[in-house]
Amino acid sequence: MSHPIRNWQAVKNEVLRRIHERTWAPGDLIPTETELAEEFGCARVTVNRALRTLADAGLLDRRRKAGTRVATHPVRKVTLNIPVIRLDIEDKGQTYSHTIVKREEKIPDAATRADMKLSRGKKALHLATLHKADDCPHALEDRWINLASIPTAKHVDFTTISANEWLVLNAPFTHGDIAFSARTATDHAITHLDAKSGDALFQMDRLTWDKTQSVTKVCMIFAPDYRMKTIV
Amino acid sequence: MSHPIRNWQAVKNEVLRRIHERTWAPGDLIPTETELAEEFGCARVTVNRALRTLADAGLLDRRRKAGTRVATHPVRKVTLNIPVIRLDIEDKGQTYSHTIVKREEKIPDAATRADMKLSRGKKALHLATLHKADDCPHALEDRWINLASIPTAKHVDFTTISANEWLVLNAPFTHGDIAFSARTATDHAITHLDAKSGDALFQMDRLTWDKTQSVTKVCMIFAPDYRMKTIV
DNA sequence: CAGTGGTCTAGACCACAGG
DNA sequence: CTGTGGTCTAGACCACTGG
Repeated sequence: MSHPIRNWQAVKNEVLRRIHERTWAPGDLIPTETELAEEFGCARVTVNRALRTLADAGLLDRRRKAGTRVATHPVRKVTLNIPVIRLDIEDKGQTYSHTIVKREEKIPDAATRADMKLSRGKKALHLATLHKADDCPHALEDRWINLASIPTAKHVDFTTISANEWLVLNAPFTHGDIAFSARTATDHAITHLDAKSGDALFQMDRLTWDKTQSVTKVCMIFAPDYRMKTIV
Repeated sequence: MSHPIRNWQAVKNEVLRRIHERTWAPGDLIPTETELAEEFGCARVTVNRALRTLADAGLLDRRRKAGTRVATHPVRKVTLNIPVIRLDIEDKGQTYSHTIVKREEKIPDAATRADMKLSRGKKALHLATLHKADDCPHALEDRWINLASIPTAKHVDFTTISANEWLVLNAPFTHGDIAFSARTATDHAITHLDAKSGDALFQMDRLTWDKTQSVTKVCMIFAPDYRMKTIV
């Protein structure tokens, strides 16, 4: 406050402070961009950038004509980084390696065919990969690749570069969805992940699309005690 | 392409298209803002906004002087909405209710005391709440509230408004961390969540801070088969 | 219809880091 | 030192939507 508030980050912090100190309580209408710009002695666009950022973060509700309100239910938008597994492991200072447990071209089960909108009777590439950190099992990946979308995948050797990573570089996608859940260890997981019977395992399911065509469907099961962390 | 590219979203889409079509491959240096602005016939700031958005999404790497490159490892930044549980349930068209399973003021266990940086021998408010959707158990919340941070919590009746929701409105925090994991059902969970022995349950742990002081620590365990979903 | 946010522009200066 | 992104400004017009 000794310094003038002239850059958007300072404006953001000042607004944040007022929300925090309850100068503006949840549900309250706050001054317009023009008024704040005048108060802070900066351009309206600067205030706009600050408020827009806070709205993106879920702390403000903005509507044309209606003005800007402090969100009554500040939905916490958590951003999770879903990196290439190799990098995730290497970031922890561990050595990454992977092995192909299974590779086959076959007609997928009905559920997978439906999820990926594949033609009946068409084969897809099925891969099971074990990802290891310092030679300890880290995650088990079960993946289907739509060969209609990515025909070149057919002849790629996934032993040097994992399918996970190859697809990131070579199979662009437009959108996808992810689901996280908990599952009891299957025999398959027990065999490869050093899990015990009855262990609860963290699971991530992903399905990605290139416009209207599915690209790949993957189910990743992590070793026991895996925790996915993030900071708000 | 028939239309000029004059607004930042159009610029973003065009850049996205070029990345997607491999006009600019992963790792490639793309033209500078000035060059793109000239090509598209718009202001540099407009290009800046588009590229900044894409960089925020993890698809571009930008560095002063070094220029802008297509990310080689497009870290997927997934944003999860962690809303108030009540809204989450009501959004699905179900009826929300909750019951207080336990409420006590007591000296927390050593782990909690350490996590929350509480003074030795100081009591904290401990709450166990069962959240229900259409009267079916949905999630079990185990929460510690730092009474040094939020002294007013001591006399709040959490039966009308859940602690989850009351804290959102009355306990501002500056930051926090979240972890997701899978756990086998404890007896406590089995009793309240209709879980069977050996079930794998999805768990979320949160710890929030107001500057240097802890606010609340919560462990949320969801009913069997719960899936947390998001779209990329 | 009028008020509020959303965006664009042209020009300017700054901050940072590569070479 | 120089090039690139980061940001600010003043003014303008547009888009949406509440009243």
